[in-house]
Amino acid sequence: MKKTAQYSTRQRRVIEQYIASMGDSHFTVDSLCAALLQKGEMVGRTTVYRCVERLKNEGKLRKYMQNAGESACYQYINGGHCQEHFHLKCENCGDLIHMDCHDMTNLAEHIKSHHGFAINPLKTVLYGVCERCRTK
Amino acid sequence: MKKTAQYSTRQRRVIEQYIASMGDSHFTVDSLCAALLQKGEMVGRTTVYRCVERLKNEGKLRKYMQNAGESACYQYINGGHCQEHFHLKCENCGDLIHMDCHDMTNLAEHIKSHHGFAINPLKTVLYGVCERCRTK
DNA sequence: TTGCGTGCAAAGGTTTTGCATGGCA
DNA sequence: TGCCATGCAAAACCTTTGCACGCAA
Repeated sequence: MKKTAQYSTRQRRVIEQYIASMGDSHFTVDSLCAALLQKGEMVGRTTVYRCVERLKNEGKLRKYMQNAGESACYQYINGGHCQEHFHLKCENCGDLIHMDCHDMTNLAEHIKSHHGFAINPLKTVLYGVCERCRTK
Repeated sequence: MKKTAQYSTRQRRVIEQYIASMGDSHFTVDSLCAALLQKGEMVGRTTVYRCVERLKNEGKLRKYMQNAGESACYQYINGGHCQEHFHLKCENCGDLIHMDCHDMTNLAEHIKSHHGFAINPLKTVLYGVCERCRTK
């Protein structure tokens, strides 16, 4: 949790506004750049990288990696809502599923008390195959 | 599950033998190259990449990513033993913990039957902080 | 005016690919 | 002999860094 931004620039406002408007769907630096461009907002790629990095450090964005060579995925942390639940990502269609499950929360507690390991839900992504892809 | 190797070359034998000897500890392409070099075995980096990629496709290696910019981690799947349990990775010390936990297996069942999502334990890594780092 | 923010260009790192050569069957 | 495997060099990516200029406060 580093210090927050000091200056409010056009680039920051545009990026933060767009990210917040996306709800909890995930995005990459690439898709973010493309979306901004489509809106006619010119923001340098470097700035986008620096901005999401800072937002991550401020606890406003989750960041996770799926595969080598691919770009990192980011997701807006909507007022702490997504801090409580876990995320499932389909290896087939790439869909990100938000799972509010009491059993999962209980398990995290169990792992902490019995295995001594404190799971970080912000960093953790459970991979597998979603229902739609399984029954297809 | 693609077709298996057709030719048995020195490079493949050396790599597969070394990987199998490592048990279930994790390694990167870099550390593998260094280890082979130390043994006096010359194996090109490209060959190592191609070899672990094929072993992964054959289901003999797990592959996972932690952070952008870092290299991918691999782990030998020891006769199916590691297919049954889950892996915890400490974000602080990098330690990979093998967790055989019935509750976790039950949870995976629950998620499959109630949420329709089939978790892939080979791909999934739970991130967090291990006991040693927490109490330090 | 001060100093953080921006963005271009270049560097840094991992992984993949083209291609000629080598080696197993 | 046929064809896969190897490895060098180069390319392809994603991401970070250096540096001069821009701009908020």
